[in-house]
Amino acid sequence: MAAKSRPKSDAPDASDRVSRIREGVTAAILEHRLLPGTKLGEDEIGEIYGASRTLVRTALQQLAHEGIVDIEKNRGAFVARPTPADAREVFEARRLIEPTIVDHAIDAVSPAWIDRLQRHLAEEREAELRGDARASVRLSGDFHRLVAEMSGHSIYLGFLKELIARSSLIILLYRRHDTPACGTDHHAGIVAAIRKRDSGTARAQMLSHLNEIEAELFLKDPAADELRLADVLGL
Amino acid sequence: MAAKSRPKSDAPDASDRVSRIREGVTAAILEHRLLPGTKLGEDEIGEIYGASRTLVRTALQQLAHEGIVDIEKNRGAFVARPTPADAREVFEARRLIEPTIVDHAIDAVSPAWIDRLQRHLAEEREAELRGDARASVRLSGDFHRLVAEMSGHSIYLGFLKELIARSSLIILLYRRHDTPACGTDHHAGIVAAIRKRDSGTARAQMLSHLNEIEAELFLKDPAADELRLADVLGL
DNA sequence: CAGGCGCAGATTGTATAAAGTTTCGCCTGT
DNA sequence: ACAGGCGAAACTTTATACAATCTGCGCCTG
Repeated sequence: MAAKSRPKSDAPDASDRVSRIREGVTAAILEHRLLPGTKLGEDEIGEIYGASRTLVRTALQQLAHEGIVDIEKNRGAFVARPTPADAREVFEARRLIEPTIVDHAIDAVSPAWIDRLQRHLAEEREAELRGDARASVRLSGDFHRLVAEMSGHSIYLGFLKELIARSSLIILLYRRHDTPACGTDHHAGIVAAIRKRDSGTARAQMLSHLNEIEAELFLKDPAADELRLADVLGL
Repeated sequence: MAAKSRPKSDAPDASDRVSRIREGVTAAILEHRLLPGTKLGEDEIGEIYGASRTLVRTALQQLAHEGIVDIEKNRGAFVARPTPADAREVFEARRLIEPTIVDHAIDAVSPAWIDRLQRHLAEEREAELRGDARASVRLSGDFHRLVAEMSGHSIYLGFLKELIARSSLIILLYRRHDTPACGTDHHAGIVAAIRKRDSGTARAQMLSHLNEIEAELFLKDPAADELRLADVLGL
């Protein structure tokens, strides 16, 4: 409560404290710093961000609507735990939507966008080289979001943001341990195809990229027996 | 809505008072009882439903996330006013998603579902015969939602719910006056194709159905001069 | 008489306090 | 010793009160 005491001329910071909370928690989830099932106490988060429970609550409700947080009545908010069925649905939806998004991105191609994409690829490569797994995971998702932004389709962008966030949780839960590094090269190939405005290749590369990610998953029963029980009985 | 009991983004059940508010307002918008741009005061709604502003607020925030309510800071909530650009995006997304949904519905076909669909068609015909425009509009959207529920894809269902709600606003804003009654027959044809498990026909019928709806729209400038102004200046 | 300024009413944003529910620990009875 | 129940603590949920902001109308000034 000490953070806010500017009576009149404070516009930018006070404009949206809720967004900052939401984005902070989202980033933590996307970077695998918050594990599925983790309790997200209102007091706890409120103290971290210097905000009241009211604001924390609205942020958590937005995240719940995005599917990355589960709110159980009178129990609190938890980082979502996608089931294998959820995982299959998420990736099917991505296979449906993302090739179309790439098509639209090609329609919007421009030197500025190409530059932005390539700068992103450089960031990804650097994080990979640095061995920064958390940044790698986050940037990998950001690549897909960037392409969606490029497409200019606000609805597809909104849908994809949800799907990406859930994908991050899914990968964390179900990824096989023996797989090599995720395909930064795939991303580079997609960018190259976009640059050449080769729709067919771009779509195909995006599709195979998604297939490869899903192929790296082991979508059987979750690791914990407890989770399996909740899955069987809870439905 | 009983088909999915997983506490995700949609309504778990009507036991919650927030859900009742949200569904009440949603129904009013889908039935064209609330017009785009209408102010949704918190006190006003709270009095109607006998709820505190806290609950009304969360309901409105959920509706805002679904895209059928716009919340302007320090101004309040208003029924959303989709732009022509929004309309094109919505229908493009529906053309992408709904054929796939129909495919999945065919996979899940069963006598119980066929019965449910045909009872729905009967309801639609009855409302049309009765000349009940509001019920017709609502039921027409419900048909698509029903097929999505049948598909068992919770993600597609969630996406489609958003798209249907927005479509309702779009149709209200941009529909030509000289068009005949919306194709109940289209729906019947889709059900017939689903029943026969004829994927190709079902997809094609759904696609042409959506194309026909969009063709009935006049996606140029909105009717009100004021709205046109907001469109030009606001963006 | 037109245009700008300012005050008042209303509405939303935020915080805090009260109420209800769940959970965990402890105690008692068998 | 263990099962079951009672009770307290912590948390979420809901309501209310306060503060900040915006809109509209009236008044003053040029």
